[in-house]
Amino acid sequence: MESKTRIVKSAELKNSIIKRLYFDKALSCADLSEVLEKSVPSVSKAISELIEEGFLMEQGYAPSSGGRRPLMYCLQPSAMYIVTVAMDQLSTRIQMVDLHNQPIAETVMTELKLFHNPNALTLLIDYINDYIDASGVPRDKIVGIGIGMPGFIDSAKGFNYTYLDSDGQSLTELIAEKTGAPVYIANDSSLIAIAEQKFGVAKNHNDVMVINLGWGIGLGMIVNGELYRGHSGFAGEFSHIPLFDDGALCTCGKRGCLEAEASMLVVAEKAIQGIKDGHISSLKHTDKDPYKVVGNAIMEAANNGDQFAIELLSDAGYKIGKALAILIHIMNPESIVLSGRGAIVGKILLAPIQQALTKYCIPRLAKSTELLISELGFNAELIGTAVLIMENFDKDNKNQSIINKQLSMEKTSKN
Amino acid sequence: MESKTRIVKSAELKNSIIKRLYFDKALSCADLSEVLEKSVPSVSKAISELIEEGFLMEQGYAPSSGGRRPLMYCLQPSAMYIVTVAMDQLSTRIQMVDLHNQPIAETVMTELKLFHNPNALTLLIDYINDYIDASGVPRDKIVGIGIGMPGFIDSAKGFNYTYLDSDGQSLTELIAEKTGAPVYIANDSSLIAIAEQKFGVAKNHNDVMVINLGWGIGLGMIVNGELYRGHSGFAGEFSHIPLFDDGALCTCGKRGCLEAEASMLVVAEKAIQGIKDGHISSLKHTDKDPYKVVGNAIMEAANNGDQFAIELLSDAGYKIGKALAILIHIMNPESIVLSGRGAIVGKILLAPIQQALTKYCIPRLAKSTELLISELGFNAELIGTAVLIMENFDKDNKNQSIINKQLSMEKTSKN
DNA sequence: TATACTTTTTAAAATAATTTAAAAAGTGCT
DNA sequence: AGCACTTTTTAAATTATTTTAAAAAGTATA
Repeated sequence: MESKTRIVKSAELKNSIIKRLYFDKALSCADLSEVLEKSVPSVSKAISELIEEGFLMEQGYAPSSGGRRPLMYCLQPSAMYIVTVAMDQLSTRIQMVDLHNQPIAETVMTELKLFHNPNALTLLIDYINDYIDASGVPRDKIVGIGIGMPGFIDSAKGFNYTYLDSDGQSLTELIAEKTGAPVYIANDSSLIAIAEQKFGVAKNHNDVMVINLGWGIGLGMIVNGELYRGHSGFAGEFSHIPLFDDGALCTCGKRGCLEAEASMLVVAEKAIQGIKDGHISSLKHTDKDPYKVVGNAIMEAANNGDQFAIELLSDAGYKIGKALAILIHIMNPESIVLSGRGAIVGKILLAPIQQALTKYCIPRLAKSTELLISELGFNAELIGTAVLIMENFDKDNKNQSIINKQLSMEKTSKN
Repeated sequence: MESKTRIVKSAELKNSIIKRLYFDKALSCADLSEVLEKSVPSVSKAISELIEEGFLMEQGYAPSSGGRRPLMYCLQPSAMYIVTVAMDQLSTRIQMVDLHNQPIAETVMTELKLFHNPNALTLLIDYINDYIDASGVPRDKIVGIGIGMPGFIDSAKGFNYTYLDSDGQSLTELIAEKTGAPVYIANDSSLIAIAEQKFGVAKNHNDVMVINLGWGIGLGMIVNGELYRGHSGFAGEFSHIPLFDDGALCTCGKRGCLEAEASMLVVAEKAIQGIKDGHISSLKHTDKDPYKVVGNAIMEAANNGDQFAIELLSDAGYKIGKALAILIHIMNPESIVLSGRGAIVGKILLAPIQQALTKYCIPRLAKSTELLISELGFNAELIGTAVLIMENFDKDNKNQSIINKQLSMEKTSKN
């Protein structure tokens, strides 16, 4: 009888090879041996097994660095697939990517209201199942389903305390049961943060604060190279820190929150009021436009040089800068990334933010943090969701099923 | 010829056993096997070797939990010693403890001004050397010298950018060279934090914020179970976050810093002014008293029920509470510990802090963080220093020398 | 008080992983 | 073009670690 432990042990190394190659695209046997701190023969053996099993493939020879040219290995993209879901309060996007992070079809976007919608969860599950069915990918080839959503989220336990009420049951367990694939959930800002750290402007930075500028102001924190979510999963609740002594009333019931002073929603409100008051601007506005339309219009106008729009954004930027000063003092990060929807006016925000940092930061601290603007755009959350799945690939047993299945299939075919 | 690798490999396990026993006092072979994730035979072999080498000893049998009683092992206290140094701006304490954390003599306290004192470093080295010489402990039995000091400190590189100018050379390397033992330095607040997490009220908490209430306001952060110091070692610069719109002028040159509004030094200043203005209080004061004497007097008076002193501290407490609200929003810690000198009036500060948290925190967040008062007192920093040394015991090669020496001695004696 | 069931520890066997050595495949200089 | 030097890969030998099995020392219960 074959020992179970041997399979598990050898699967451990194989999983970490797969994970590593997902992030680093292509590596030689020697590279893998070094980064995984395993001997070359061990890695070599695992690689040839993985190739036989269809997870890896040879990619060709890399240029020599003064000796024999290394044979590079990469993941077989069609070996497994990742389902990525990005939700906001109004709509949900679904996408499936292969192991090279390439989408296998167009992103599907559906209306799905989270607020006061008891059917939201059922609908979400239906959408996901429909999408997977339509893709034609069998369930056992899906590494996992990652779902990014707003709200107070406990990733470890799988709960969202704000939306998608699941009647006390774990969201991840429930959805996994109904879809037949492992499920991970996370806060949208967290996902944007890991996307920026793995594939964005903060690549390989160990301590990064990613600001999710949108209708609210989110914060995703990378601490010691890992996503930090705090003791109960609520860390990064940046938008409700008490920042202004007698500020505007916030939706949370308190006064002076950052969100109530500097979010894109507030900028939109101010724009509407300003135009009513007769400000000169290229912005047009009818009372029926939802704030989001106005918000997008402002950002576009600002990028086209509209002075009123730039003024409004600068004002918000300065306030965000004050909040970032606090963040820098506490966290001393390597970089701060402006991401999310608001990133498209990142360059306009940069100046007032810097100005605020100069005023509110100890120079030594301000100097040691870099301010960056995201280049990932709207895709950040979907990318982050895929990262979330692969980050857990070696830690969790959920995925072990895939390799174990493969192994048992092999055995069967041999008999 | 004996393979060098074998010694290193086996030393790795041995080091982690020593480290573990330092923190957990006494464990059985089975316990160690479980926590270190090594097989029982491996651990068993390492233990018997460590006993032979004089590092471990049998402590007796623990009560059975339903089977054979486990034989408990603990460290041989006299096997090695740790030198702990705690500095503040005016004075320096030196102490040596054994592996059971027991002081081997009285703590020595010396005047040593850090500010504008070019001789400070030389004096420090002399004091340490004198202390070690007086103790009679040979240098090769010293695991390390840990030094806690105020200022901007980069522990990894061994620099203090505020005090003890070493002309571009690493402080740790310099002192190690002159004392003949490995040296580690860290910020005082960081040390208090790790002391609280390993041996204090926040024992085994993974995410803890420790407030060092003193003449300034420091912050030591434990994140994911480890001390967090940020990208360049400056994280936790809590006392200079911009908190009040038009606050008092701070020593850092800015306005509205927490430190300028709520440190014990400020409380002392206000007390002096208040008495001048005719406030009724048990406090007596002459103009020549240094602020520190006044500060201590206020804390004592407050604990004895003096209303004016309590009022002053409450005011400071409320402001600290507002700052803690920000910290909770960002970090969502398991607990916040009030430590440092100010901890003796912790109970008085608790009420106004809670009040501020209720006002400025989202309830869900406030609820998930526990407010604790330190019980370690004045010793926290010295304990933290010892922890610092032992935390690095398995990571670093500095200590390997000890076990290697032991090994080569053994060999010599056999020849 | 004997029996069934625990848990810890020791010893022997099996297996996994690393080290060492050697071969293969290049680079760069004379 | 050939030689010295690199780096990567493969193969064999060695070493380390784990698993398995068994013994030792207790507890709880019928």
